Amino acid sequence: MDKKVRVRFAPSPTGGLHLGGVRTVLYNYLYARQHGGDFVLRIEDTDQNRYVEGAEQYIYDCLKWCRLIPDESPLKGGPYAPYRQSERKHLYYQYAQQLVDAGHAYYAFDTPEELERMRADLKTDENPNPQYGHATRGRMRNSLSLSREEVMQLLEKQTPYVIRIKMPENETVRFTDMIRGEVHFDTNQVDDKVLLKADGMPTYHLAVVVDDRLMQISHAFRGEEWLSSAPVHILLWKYLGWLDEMPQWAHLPLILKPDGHGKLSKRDGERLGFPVFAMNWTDPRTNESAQGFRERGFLPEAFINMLAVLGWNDGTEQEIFSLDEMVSKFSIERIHKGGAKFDFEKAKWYNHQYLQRKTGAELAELAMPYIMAHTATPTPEYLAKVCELIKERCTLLPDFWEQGHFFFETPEIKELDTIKQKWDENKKAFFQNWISMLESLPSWDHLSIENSFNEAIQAAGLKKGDIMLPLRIMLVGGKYGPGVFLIAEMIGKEDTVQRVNHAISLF
RNA sequence: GGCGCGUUGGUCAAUCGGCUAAGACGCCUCCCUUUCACGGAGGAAUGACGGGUUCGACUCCCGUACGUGCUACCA
Repeated sequence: MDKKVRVRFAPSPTGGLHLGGVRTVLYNYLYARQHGGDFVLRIEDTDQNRYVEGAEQYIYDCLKWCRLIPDESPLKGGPYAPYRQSERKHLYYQYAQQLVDAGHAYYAFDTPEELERMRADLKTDENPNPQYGHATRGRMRNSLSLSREEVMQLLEKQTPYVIRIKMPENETVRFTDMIRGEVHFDTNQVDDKVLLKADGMPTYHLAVVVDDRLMQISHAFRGEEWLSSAPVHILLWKYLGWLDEMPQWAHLPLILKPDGHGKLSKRDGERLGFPVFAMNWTDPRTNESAQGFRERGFLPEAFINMLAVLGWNDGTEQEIFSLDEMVSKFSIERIHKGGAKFDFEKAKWYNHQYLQRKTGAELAELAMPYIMAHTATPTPEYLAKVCELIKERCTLLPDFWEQGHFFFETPEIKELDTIKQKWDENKKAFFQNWISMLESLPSWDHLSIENSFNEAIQAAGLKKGDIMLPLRIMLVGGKYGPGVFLIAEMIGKEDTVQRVNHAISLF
């Protein structure tokens, strides 16, 4: 019998939530839902130096916005609480000690300065990064190189120490990654990673395996940057005697910079002008802030859909997936092995697609804050009609103002010259005449308005094509927007007349 | 430097040995539209390289190149 599917997302609360992180959450979530399993959020706050106020709450907020709510978390609790590693501190020591007792780990008393010196001394062009491992541990101060008495003495004197894993020599660690298949490592190449720090906190390496085991995690999804340390984790599972309970690993491909050279970072977003975090993030210490997809005007559905397809597809031509569809169609076998360069244009295309699928009323609700930010206060009904009219030219939420501001305010006429160049007395007379016709128009709807316009054109002997653009510019301010007569209908007789009159006065 | 992982158009990608190599984004042309957009029709653009295996290789194997990750008492 297979054990119950339990997956986990384990971020460290040190800053904004990267889109790659959100994708990891998504894949976790999809896998859990698909298999009727549990999705747990575990906070990996073992590095007290990197603790950032508010970062944990921010993560909850991002997950909530994305609608990827964990079943168990520090906030929600659950049967395996606590879910914050700092609160689990007392749990780890015994396992580290167990490893020491079994000879799979050892005490190391080296100070940071000693470590630095070792690295400096051993550094060569051939080996720019000397490791603390089988080749070097003999010359360091640890319970392998020191006599039993010396070690006891150091311990008694409360000398600060760390516990390191003792990597075996000449072994090959193999495992099957759900995405990459067979992966193997030569243990001579991997160093004696610190498991327990001098402050008594575990490192990531110890904490993941202890917590994954204690929390009964069945499948572990994480970024490819962890692949190299997988042998440490696997050996830990083995040495702790839990190998038959080890989760299945899946190392997700990285999301890379659009212009090459490395994984996508916050800096790239700033440099290239797009968000990298799910939501706005301001670092409370430096006050540096970074924009989020949410604030840029993305819909969470579009954001999620775009991320899902960055590294996965269902094998068909389908590109738009609802969350439910993803849950049923997702499969780890179809996740790509190679990293993907992030394409902001495609992200915007997704948002446009999702915007088109919404009703005017739905869009009104989403766009309202952006409209009100410009101190306009339309009724929801009016905004809904506007949204319906302009949605196909909107990609991001702020576009509803850019594309529709003239429905809420008298626009500044930016294309004044376009009219001015061909302006003459005939046109002036035409508009004056038409306005007076409008005043007595019995019904204010776009068809009636256009009919009267056509009549006036004929009467004046002008060409409709020569008048349409000036009229648009008078009402809109520029050469864009939905049908002019629809606009006139929406803004009403009074504003229409007033805008035309105002324009005439400018020539 | 070492080790791991990867490699189909500019980008995301389909293809599980039969390919005249899908589709999408972006780009270009045209149509629609007396604006902009939407929509429609076209177009340019791809298997890193070299060896095998095979009747047949984008698909399998091996090398090379390139990319990328790790190489902290950070995750």
